[in-house]
Amino acid sequence: MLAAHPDETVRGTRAPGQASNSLDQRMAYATVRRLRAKEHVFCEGDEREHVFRVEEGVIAVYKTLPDGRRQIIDFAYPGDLIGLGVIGEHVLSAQATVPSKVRCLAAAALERIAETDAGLALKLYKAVCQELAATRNLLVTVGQRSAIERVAAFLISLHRRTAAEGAATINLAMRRSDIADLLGLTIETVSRTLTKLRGMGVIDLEQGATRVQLCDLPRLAELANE
Amino acid sequence: MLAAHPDETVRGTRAPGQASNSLDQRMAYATVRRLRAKEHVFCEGDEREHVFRVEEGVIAVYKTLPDGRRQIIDFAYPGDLIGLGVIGEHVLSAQATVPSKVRCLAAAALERIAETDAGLALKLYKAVCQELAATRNLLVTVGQRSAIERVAAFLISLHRRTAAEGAATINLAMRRSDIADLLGLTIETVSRTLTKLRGMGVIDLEQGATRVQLCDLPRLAELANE
DNA sequence: CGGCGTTTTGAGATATCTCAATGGGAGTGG
DNA sequence: CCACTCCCATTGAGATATCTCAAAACGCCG
Repeated sequence: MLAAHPDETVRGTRAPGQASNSLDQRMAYATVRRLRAKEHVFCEGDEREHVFRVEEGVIAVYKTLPDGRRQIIDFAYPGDLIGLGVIGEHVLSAQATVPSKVRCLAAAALERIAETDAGLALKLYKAVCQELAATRNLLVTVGQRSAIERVAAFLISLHRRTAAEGAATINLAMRRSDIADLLGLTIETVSRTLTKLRGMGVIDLEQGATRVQLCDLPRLAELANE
Repeated sequence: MLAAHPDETVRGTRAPGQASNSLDQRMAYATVRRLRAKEHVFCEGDEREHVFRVEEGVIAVYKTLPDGRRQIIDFAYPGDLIGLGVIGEHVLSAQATVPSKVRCLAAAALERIAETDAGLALKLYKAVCQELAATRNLLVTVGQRSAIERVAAFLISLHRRTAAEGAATINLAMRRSDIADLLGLTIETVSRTLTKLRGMGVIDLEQGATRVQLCDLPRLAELANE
């Protein structure tokens, strides 16, 4: 499995020049790549040529075992960077769960700039630290929580990361299998747990199983054990 | 629960002056703190004043849920740094599993130096990236592997990180409960799995359940699914 | 030698998985 | 516009890995 050939990339729009820092400046000149659902951004073993920023959609970052089992490490939403903190080749794969857009940055160039631009270097460092914190939280969830706690925790984190202020509805923008592979469960357990939560009146499922209304956020947080 | 009061720290020995870089230089002048088994280096919520380097023993870095369940994020062995990649207060706790020694570095001072010393900054960055990679691997183990695969993977990683070249014996230097909380299992399952591995002739247990001989490393790797 | 903390072992309970069938929605072609 | 298909989600029933509770054995230290 290989990432799609780069010739499907398209030229990015030039920004009007008022970018506020060098990361945004670089981003403004970067190419944008459109991805269909399930298309890969990059795969484990690929040479690491770019760092990406998600513009639209959701990118699942994951690792696989030799026998095909898959663990999703993180979902990247618009604004998130992926492909950081790597030296040689990718040790992870990244795949769009729905039609998405990512902005591509030459990794080597970025790092060259970071060497002289302390602000950019700090920004990259912070991004990696944040990723580390998120991964640790997921590890706690997967290692210690029950199915219902995991799903509740997932819904809450999705809400925090993607919902507009005050909005109580979230868009899953992924299949049950993606959620299952994030949480270390099966799709059946995810499905059953979601229906159980609906039965409890904590959430409501709409529109082809992809939109979720969080009816009782405090209760959901309680069910997640924070 | 709070970390032990700092007045139990002792002065570090001065290095003879041939430290090869600024991290080692700082380390040479840092104080050393001795820890008894189960003593804390720091706790979640403590102000982050130091970064530590393990000199002797093993430090378990962990997070807890409100109801007390504990997930160990990593074991830090001699040479490893802990307390990096944090902004304000600690979001993790760190506790010695056996009598240990850590070298204490003022975090603020370290970061001030890193601002001008690109080599040190890079070293810290690399350390965080490495931590991220290790945490991701553990996440895959906990999320996807069976009990026997988890234990096998743990033994292999312990061997890689601590065993001398060619040595086939490892020192657990921790209780079953620590292994269980790392792998997301119970102590009983860890114990049973270890006896099963012994029954299969892959390992041997000696000396009060703390030393493990890896009789058949290739087989163990196979059992771990890499 | 006695006591304490830890590990091992056993037996039964259970959460989650596996396998299988059903149902719904979106896209396609007649 | 209606079948047809494909993919995905849901639901059910039975299997099982792991957990829970309990007891016994071990090893260490005073």
